[in-house]
Amino acid sequence: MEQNFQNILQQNQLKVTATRLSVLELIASRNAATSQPYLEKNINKEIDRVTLYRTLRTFEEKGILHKVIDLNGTANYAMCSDNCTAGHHHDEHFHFNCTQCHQLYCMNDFHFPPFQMPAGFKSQSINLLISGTCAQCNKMDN
Amino acid sequence: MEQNFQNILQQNQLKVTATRLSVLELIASRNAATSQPYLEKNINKEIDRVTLYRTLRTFEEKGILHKVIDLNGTANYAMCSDNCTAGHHHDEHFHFNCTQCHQLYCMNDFHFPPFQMPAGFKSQSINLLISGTCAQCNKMDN
DNA sequence: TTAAGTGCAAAATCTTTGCAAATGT
DNA sequence: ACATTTGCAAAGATTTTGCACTTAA
Repeated sequence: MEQNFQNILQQNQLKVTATRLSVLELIASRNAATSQPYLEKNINKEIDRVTLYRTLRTFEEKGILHKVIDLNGTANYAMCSDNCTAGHHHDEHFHFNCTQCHQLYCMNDFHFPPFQMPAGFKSQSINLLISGTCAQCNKMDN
Repeated sequence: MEQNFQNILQQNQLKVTATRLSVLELIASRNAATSQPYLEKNINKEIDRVTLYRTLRTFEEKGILHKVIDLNGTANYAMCSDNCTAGHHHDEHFHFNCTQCHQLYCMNDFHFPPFQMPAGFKSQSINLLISGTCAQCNKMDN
């Protein structure tokens, strides 16, 4: 995982601003995808809601973050792996949505087995969302 | 697929109303999951938007319809297979979202291969959304 | 008859747009 | 200096809530 946020921004022709660094920092610090509401509450800086929307959209367009829709239809964002580039994200996104703590984990190590598409259908990207209870929550309710 | 909508309603302790029958009819007539906006536009009856929201929620709670979130985070509804009952839906939902016509197809015949969850994580339901171009759209842009 | 369902009005969210002020390069 | 980014105000869209009227059983 690339941790030099300044570089990430510069490589994408984006100006380095405190807002953008804060957003990247917070998202990268979590092992789960992060929703707009969570960011809005937990960011260590006063950021206008509109700016946050725009920042996230920009990052997604540039391929810095990828967007995952969770079970409630809410957009969550996570750092893209390095092979994501602007306009062309990694094709397979696997996530785990905990029904108790609502954390959305990225399962990058998961590999999807080959399968056959129905005739005439062309697959561009695969989005797998498994829901259940995460290791943390299972530990707590012994 | 059960087509006697009256029976479906009665079996779920719901009153048989014209609104509910229209909603079920339209959703069942499509081979794709249907969004609230689509229903609102295409239903053959004046239905208040609020009533539509409530109807869909009721159907989902009773296990008559299941909800699928598409790539845009919009809720879409499709008839549940018979093994769905109130509060306990079928565990695996596989759908195909066409990026051109935005139709959301149910892939009931698709079977998910067995796999290993990371330690401590318990899977309750699996949601697979494949996006790409559907047979119809592929045919049209030769 | 009466509990459930519906429609209307209004509120609460969520997301986008336009524009002027501020900021990074 | 200048294009980009941000904040504010406001508009638009989506979804929910409360309450009185209507309707199926």
